[in-house]
Amino acid sequence: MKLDQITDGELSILQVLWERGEATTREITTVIYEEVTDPKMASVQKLIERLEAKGCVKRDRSERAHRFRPLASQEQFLRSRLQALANRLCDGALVPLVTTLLKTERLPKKEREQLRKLVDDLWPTSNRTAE
Amino acid sequence: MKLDQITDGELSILQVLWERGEATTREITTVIYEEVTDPKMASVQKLIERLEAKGCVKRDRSERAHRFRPLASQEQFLRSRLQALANRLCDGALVPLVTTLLKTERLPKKEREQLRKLVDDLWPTSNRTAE
DNA sequence: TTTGCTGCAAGACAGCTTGTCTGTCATGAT
DNA sequence: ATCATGACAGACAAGCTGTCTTGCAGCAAA
Repeated sequence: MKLDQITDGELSILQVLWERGEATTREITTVIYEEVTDPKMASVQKLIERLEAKGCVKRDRSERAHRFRPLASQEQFLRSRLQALANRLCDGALVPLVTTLLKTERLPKKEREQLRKLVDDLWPTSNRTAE
Repeated sequence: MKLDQITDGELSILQVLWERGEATTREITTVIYEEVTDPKMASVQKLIERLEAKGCVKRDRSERAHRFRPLASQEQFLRSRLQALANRLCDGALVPLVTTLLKTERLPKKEREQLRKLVDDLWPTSNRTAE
């Protein structure tokens, strides 16, 4: 599954599939371009075809209008992108990414608490030993 | 400063500049290709020229062999890339990226402690209120 | 059966990007 | 004067990307 080589246009298709779980060419076309024409349908088909070649989409041919489902989740995709970044910039280490993100963002209180909770859930021990 | 549009080849140049602080065309060429030839020098110059056009590099013309310095840090670059990812996938929110990273990585103890410390430093209050 | 609509498939295509390379010129040292 | 060096402008091929054209097959209605 070649998640690294996914194009911007291809990603648009994937995002529709992530939202809806599955879709036909026509449905995808409706979402992306609002107007549904032959050329637009063909464009979507070409993009899907390439996504399929990259192993990121499954095609169900049981009906005349094929139905497509994503083979990679959005999270997998995100992970792949993050890992690629880390490989290029940090010898593959993800921690510097986290550090950068944490230092960057002026987080809304709510999200800060979410993160705190996540950290506590992942590493429960270190909470008690403070002080 | 158009950090989003930086090419892979251009990034290689930037990485040399990040490592060394500053460098001449020849030095960069030496690092990237090991062989220094006229064409390779020209390639590096072209990439630098484009980096300059994108506002990512400063040129010092005081000597015959110009010296170049980065105008963006690696961290700025990383941040820009992460933000672009967030914009495309998460409505600009960075928290999902952090979440994904934290859930993904099986962290070595040492790095886990670093992160914990970072979190505690950034948000000291929530440590006390637990329980 | 014929007509017409729908969708798949294959391929052509132009525009752009990207890294490379050639050639020319100016500068400075030997 | 000659030579080495480096800047600069531009040509270039290769690849990518999204779009579009065409042809064909299936199916439903007339």
